[in-house]
Amino acid sequence: MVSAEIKFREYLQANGLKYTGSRAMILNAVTALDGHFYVEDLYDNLRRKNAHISRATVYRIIPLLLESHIIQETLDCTGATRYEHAYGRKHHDHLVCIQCGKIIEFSEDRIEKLQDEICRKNMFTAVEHHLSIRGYCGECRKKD
Amino acid sequence: MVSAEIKFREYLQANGLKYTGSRAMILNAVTALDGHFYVEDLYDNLRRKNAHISRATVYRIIPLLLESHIIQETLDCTGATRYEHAYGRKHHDHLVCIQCGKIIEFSEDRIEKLQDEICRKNMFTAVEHHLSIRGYCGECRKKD
DNA sequence: CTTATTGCAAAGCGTTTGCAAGCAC
DNA sequence: GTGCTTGCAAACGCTTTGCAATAAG
Repeated sequence: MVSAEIKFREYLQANGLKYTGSRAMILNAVTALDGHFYVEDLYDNLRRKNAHISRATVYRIIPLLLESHIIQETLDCTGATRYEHAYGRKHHDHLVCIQCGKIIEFSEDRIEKLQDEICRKNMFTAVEHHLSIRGYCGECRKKD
Repeated sequence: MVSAEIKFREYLQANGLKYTGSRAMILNAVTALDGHFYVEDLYDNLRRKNAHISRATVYRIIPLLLESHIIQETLDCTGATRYEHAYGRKHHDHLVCIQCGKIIEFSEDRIEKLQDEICRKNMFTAVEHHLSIRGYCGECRKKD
């Protein structure tokens, strides 16, 4: 598989953009942050590495990472936008425990197929989708 | 079926809150707005009726309507939060057009069944779920 | 009469942007 | 050198909040 860096460089070059030091460091941090993160998490992570990168720059690079499919938004919508590293990972959806916050990931091809069917029926061209099921995990259920 | 007003009054009373004129008017507007709306849409709707209700009041009443399940959020992640009238309506999911913002609703029992199956497999007790498919609607697709 | 509610304006928060200086190519 | 990038700080849009006046029960 092509590395995320090569994919990002290709994307930049194809759009007349430059592969700068800031962009390299942000790409690294995103790849390292193995989970869901807010822009602020990313910014903190860079600060801790003494990378002199402003919030504005982080915000300006997020759209590039989205467009090159290195990251994607998670459909979380609670004030701030949340992202997750996406490149090289299989698509998955989430079971989110309301009580302990645990996230269980799952993949279900049959649901994906039904989604395709629905899109066709509605003349809709899907770009991405998010399914999240909120409730109580087994352990929290036992406690009640 | 119990009317939305009765349900809302019961919710307020149970929580030591009052059923005021503002709340009645907002409830009415929400029930009338038969679709997806931003807070600003709701505010405009009230203004047009010469209801003297401030934005602050609208924002303060939204959480009450959410908690009493009169409305629910639609997870479309575009800056502002979007809501929809929920009380007495069948559960459905959304196709959201990235370009024009249009929302197409759909129901698919087979997806719901698969979700139940996934929950059982993971010892998970679902409370609610959201499925949203983002992409381009037929009309926006044609324009490109 | 007591306590919740409202309007106003100001503050809050995540995000975007104008500008001049600084890099990649 | 040319044109994209950056940092800074100010602006932005949506939402929340402190306060004094008002209304519901």
